Amino acid sequence: MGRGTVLHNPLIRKLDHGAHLTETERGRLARITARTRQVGPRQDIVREGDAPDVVRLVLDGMACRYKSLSNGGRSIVALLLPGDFCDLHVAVLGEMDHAIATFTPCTVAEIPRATIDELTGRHPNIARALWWATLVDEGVLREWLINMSTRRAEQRTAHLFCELLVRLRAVGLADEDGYDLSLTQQELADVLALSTVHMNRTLQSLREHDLIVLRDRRLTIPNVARLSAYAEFKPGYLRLAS
Amino acid sequence: MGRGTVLHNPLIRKLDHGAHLTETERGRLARITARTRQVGPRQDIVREGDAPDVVRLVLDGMACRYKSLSNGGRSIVALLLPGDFCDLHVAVLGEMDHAIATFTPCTVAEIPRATIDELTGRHPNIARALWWATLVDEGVLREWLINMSTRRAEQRTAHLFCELLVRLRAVGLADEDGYDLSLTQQELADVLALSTVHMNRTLQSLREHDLIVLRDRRLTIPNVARLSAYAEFKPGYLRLAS
DNA sequence: CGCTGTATTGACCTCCTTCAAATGCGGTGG
DNA sequence: CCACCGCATTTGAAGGAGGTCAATACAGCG
Repeated sequence: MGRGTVLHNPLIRKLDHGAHLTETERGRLARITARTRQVGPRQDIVREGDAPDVVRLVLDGMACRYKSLSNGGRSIVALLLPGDFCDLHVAVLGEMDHAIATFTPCTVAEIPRATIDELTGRHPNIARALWWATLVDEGVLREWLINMSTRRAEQRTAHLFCELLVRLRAVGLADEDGYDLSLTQQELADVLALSTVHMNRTLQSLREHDLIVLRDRRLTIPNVARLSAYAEFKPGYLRLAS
Repeated sequence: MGRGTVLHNPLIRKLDHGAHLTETERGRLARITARTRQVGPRQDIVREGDAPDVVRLVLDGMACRYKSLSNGGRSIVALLLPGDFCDLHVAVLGEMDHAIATFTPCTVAEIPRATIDELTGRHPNIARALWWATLVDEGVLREWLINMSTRRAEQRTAHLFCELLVRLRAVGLADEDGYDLSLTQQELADVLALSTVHMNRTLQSLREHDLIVLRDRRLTIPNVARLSAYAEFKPGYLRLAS
């Protein structure tokens, strides 16, 4: 199993950024994503309270982690891209305290819990790599908390767009200055905790300042440095230094 | 090393809520908190960019995890209570992408990184317990994100007070209906991402509705059920079911 | 062609921030 | 004992960011 083969695998691509895996370990890890499932757009992958016996991993598409609110809405606490685990923590905590839903059609790997247990038990280095991945997620979560609590709508939105550019590039799904973003304004508003109306006005404002172009589900960033500066985006927390 | 001895240790108390440790493992873990350091109030324990060779754990007092903002302020992303690790993730990620500061005087255990490595390497069950702890922290972080992005000042504040009641009781630092809260209104405002002025008015409002009594650094909750209902607080995410 | 979901716009209102000033209060020195 | 200082708390007033409600435009699609 050569390096070339494994590089298609978004999990390996992601882990390569921070964990130090041997070729054998890379191969071993790549193989666990063999069993996959297709999930249509805007569907739940896991629900709150579930205690699945598989650990799921996004291989393709975009999904989100969310918690339902009493007012009928939902609060989105993470975006999941290829290479991200949906519910690795279930292996330890036992049951989901939140749900996962797709935005776009997704390919999801389903890894039996036993495989995870066996793999992490036998290969401390792999266990460490997975731990690394969850810690990076935690760092992203902290940054989202900061984004929500300190930045106003326009910078907040800009910050998200910057983060997605870096994260998508890390798995080969974005080019220099843009990427596909198949979210409706309403969904974007959900992610950024804004009303749809204000989301719309915010996007208009960013467009007027030539900070973004968003058309036909494609986001283009004319000047990445300028948008980053505007959002005060510092990518260190993503641990994806390229 | 009997159960009684170990129960003073807030780390063990906390882990007992979710991890399943043998008596031997409990003893082993209790012993790593032997070397301690006192830190005065309102001081940094670790700074951003540090790559300490010890892992720190709060044994007594209250501290916070924060990131400095470009405007000179800071954004607080977590409150650390006895039993909480300051920087367990440094053992994996290598360097701090945020800082830790005390609010009150704190007793902090300093555990050599090597000890952690050795302990988790030799005792998979302890490794799992520590992983459990970091996942609980992540759950708290998600709830904070929701708290910030969906609740208005009063419910947000109420939610924090409910969370602290449960967390402090889990380590024996709160009684049925209240606990010591030695934060100034300015610091509380920092935690809740509000201005001091609005923090003050929010507290007044909660007081007027008889939801809280906050006097002389002591918070009393006359009717816990009512405050919980008001904040829509559901303690499941803390994994501290008593 | 009408139907349905998304994007856009306008008007109004609330929550919260900001600025500024006043009040209280525990020290500390006279 | 009193004057004074520094700090936390409190109050007032004005303005801005964003929410809510409602209407309109603008798709794609059967």
